[in-house]
Amino acid sequence: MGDRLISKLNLRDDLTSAEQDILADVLGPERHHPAGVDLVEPGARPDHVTLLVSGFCGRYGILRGGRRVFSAINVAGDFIDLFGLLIPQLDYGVVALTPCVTASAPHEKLRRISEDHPHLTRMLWLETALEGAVHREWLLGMGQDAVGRLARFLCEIVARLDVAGLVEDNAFELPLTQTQLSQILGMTSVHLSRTLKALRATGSVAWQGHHIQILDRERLMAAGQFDPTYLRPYREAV
Amino acid sequence: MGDRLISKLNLRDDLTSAEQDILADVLGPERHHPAGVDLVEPGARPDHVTLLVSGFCGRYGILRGGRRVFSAINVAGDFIDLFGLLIPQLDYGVVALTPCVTASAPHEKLRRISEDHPHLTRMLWLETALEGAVHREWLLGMGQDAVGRLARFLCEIVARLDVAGLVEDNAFELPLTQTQLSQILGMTSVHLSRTLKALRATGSVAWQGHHIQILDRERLMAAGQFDPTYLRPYREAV
DNA sequence: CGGTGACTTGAGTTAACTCAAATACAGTGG
DNA sequence: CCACTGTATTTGAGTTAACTCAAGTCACCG
Repeated sequence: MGDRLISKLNLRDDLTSAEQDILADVLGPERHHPAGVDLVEPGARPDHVTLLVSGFCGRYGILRGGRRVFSAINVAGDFIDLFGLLIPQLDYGVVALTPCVTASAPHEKLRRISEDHPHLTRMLWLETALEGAVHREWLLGMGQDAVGRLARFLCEIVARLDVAGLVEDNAFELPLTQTQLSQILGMTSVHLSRTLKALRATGSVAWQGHHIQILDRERLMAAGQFDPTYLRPYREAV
Repeated sequence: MGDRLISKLNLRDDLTSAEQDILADVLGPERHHPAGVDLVEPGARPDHVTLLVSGFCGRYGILRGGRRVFSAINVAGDFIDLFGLLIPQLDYGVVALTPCVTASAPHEKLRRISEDHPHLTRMLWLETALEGAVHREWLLGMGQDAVGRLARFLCEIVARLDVAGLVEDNAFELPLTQTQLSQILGMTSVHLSRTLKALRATGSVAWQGHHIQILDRERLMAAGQFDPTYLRPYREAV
């Protein structure tokens, strides 16, 4: 249940088996959610942290008229509201983009970890730091044109699904409609459709329905001006 | 020297005097930097954390052609590279937008804090979390038009300078050229000039040179669709 | 008082937008 | 197996916010 989380953290720095047990121990039972529901209400004051066990969800803020602006997507193994452990009120909501499975850990238990287990605490802090890095990459993306933004997004998703062990043969499932994806990328669905066509035409990606295969990783990374460094702080420190 | 940092953290949660001493103790001597220099090189691997004591600096990433895309600005009392404590290589650079004064704290000492002082550690973790919230607000801003983005930016700056004690009578100094500001906001300087004119015309701001006065905070916040909640986790937890 | 950098204004261009319609596709009931 | 229905995607055509390039104005400093 927390396996994806633990193996992800293990990629970054060795977790002792005691630490792994502690992490596994804080998680409650799995819960299932249909696509479209809010896993976290905007502005919520949760008393627990939620781990995404499977599925895709998106973090968003709201502009006038109810328009959602996405600031991140989460994949299996991500905490979606770790922020709430430090700050009582969240500044965002999280919506299930596909059917999702979650498990939660009470703040109380996590705070106790932070009292007693400095290394594990730093690992969680690292998660918060990496979230920030992902946000920065999205901001970089805003400086690119639509094809670049889409390519960059794909690169990020591949890199993160890779960590979660969900990429095989450079291919993976991304069960999002173009309408959802266009909202995530901050463009109209009409424009996304054209952008997708342009990206397919470069031959770097085969994208049919919800099945995506990267045909030329180098070219895709160049198109997105993507530098994977920020997602690979593997076994270097903490 | 670390006064602005300490009083900022104190707004968020009580620091014991022991904790304040520990923080003051990790900081090295002040260093002065002229405007325009990099306080942190892009992709650096620092062995210390840098505190901005005074001035304004900007965090940026680089796109093809060397174009800088800003992801945050920092004001007095902010750590500019706390990220580096957790991850060896930074994904960004930091440039001094004005003359800046800094002080640095070796990673080694901060890591020792994280071993021995859980509450202080959470306060630093909180700083990382708030950085993420600021990034999210910037992403929200990307969904607005130019006037909205500018208004939102102003709201953020006022709120943060307020915490640093640098706002008096709703007025403050922002010694940036329009060219710098336009880069920060991700638009051309020509367009910023027009946008500024439009914002002045609303009567919510008086902006002459580098001196800015907020005439109508409510209207400005409405124009920027700004919700200050994310910067005000005052005395609520940690 | 002339020069340099900062700001403003003008005019044409473009990427992405909106609105609208056409087409593909998946699932359902007959 | 096929027609039917609703959703998802694609294409077309006109609009707009922000862009580029260029020129003009302002303000301060030596």
